[in-house]
Amino acid sequence: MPEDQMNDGDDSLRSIRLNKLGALEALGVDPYPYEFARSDEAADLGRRHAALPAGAETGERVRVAGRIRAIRNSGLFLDLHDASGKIQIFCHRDGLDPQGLAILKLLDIGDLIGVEGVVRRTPRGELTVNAARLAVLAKTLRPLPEKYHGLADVELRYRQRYLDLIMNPESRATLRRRSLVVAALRSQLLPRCFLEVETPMLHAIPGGASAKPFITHHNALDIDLYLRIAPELHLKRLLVGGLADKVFEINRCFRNEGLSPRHNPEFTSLELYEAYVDYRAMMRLAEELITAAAQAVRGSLRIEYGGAALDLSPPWPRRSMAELVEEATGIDFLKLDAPAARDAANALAANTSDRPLGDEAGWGHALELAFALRVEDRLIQPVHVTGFPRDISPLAKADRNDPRLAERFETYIYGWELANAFSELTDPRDQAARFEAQMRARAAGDEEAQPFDEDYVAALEYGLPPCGGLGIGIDRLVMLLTDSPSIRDVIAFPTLRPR
RNA sequence: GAGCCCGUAGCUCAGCCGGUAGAGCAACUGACUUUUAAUCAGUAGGUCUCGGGUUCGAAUCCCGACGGGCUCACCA
Repeated sequence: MPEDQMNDGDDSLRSIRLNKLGALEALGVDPYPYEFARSDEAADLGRRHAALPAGAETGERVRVAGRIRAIRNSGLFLDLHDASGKIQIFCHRDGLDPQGLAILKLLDIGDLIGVEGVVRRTPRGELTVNAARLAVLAKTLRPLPEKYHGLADVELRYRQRYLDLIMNPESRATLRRRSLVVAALRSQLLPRCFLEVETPMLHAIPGGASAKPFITHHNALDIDLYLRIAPELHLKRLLVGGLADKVFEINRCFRNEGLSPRHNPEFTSLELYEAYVDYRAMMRLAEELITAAAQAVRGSLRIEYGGAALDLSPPWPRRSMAELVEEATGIDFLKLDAPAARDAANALAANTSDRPLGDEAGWGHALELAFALRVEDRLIQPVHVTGFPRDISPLAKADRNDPRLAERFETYIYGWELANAFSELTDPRDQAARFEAQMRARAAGDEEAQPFDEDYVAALEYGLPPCGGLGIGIDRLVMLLTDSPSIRDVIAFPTLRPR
């Protein structure tokens, strides 16, 4: 932390708390002890004594621990919050031992304490522990944000996420739901005999997607390495090796591109590969995975995002890209050759901020541009968009009925690409030709064209079984399922410029 | 990378047609002691993000920098 921020707390508020810390030590209290034998979480007590009537005592002695969030009546009442919820603490001089009374005077809102005492419900109906003994578990030196409005400053919420999590229940709920989503995906995949694997983050050749990588350097090997932009090529190598017929990885990818409410430089994807099936199997699997995640966090397939009602009930429609573009524009790209398609797409791009396609752009780039301009953001309800152009799909098999197309689909929800899948290209000769085409595009100025990965082609020469592959963007899925407007809300520590 | 908006006490915010800064919460002192954002009285707390400029005088107007948000571009 920069020095000026360290000094932020070095004011009178902080020195008052340092004095209290010294006073605690003078009492023989360790303000940062090693452990506390807790018997119950707040929510457990709430459940166990749900029927306890107001004014009743239980005689049950418990030990609870948590953070002081409120002090009322000069310390008579404390609100203690733990990860499960809240429990009230009653500190009366008749019940509290002398050491506890001395500690009580030195406590602040925000301090972590342990309490031992008997459970009762107050006449006003609040479940309460009558403190007999108090333990300091961590003395705090800085005050918490204001109790009513909490921490609202979005920059502080992201920079000091710990404060955001203490203060804002919605932030806790969102990140807990993120964990539920990931757990739901695993709970679908593991019983289907998908093997969870980990593949390298450091790549000598950044492949598997079209994106700008981060570059780093390995000192001992004295080579540049790239943070991976996708795990795809390594996962398929595992299929070649026969490690399993079904593999998946849920992990980070890194792309050195702009930040936005929907883009973080590091993001999490699920990628999976299944032998002996094609992309149609991936459509069903995508539906099953995403609906399982929705059920896990929302308990329903009818959800709301940003005020839009979304119905995730399967099966989702399957529409081809060319058909959707024709519906939106009246132009049938399937009947156009590359130059005509380019002209048509550039006409659509006129008066938009998109720059026109150059002569090197192929037919597929033209169709893709038209789709992006006129169709993409209108795909609010779930839809599998099929018929992706082959020349923008260098890792996918050609469509068995139309060589201009690939057996690839992307699933769109709320105008976002949520899933991307193909019948994986397994022919090493075709793959080598696709890499060569990418290299030509790169030479022509396409910075994101994929580099030639000779070892990957060699792997294919040893035989990759026919397979389907599927990728799902976890961050965006969590955004949808938690109604979060920014990707930063679903990432605990989003990338920010250091202050 | 471009455009628009924002930055005032620990936190949430007023003040912004120029006259040198205020509230609530948090803190401190005391009162009260079965409260629920407890209440009451008092006290303290500020390089108004930073640096220039205009002006007799700048939180306020102008320029620049830094940080953030949104939109666009790249992209998932």
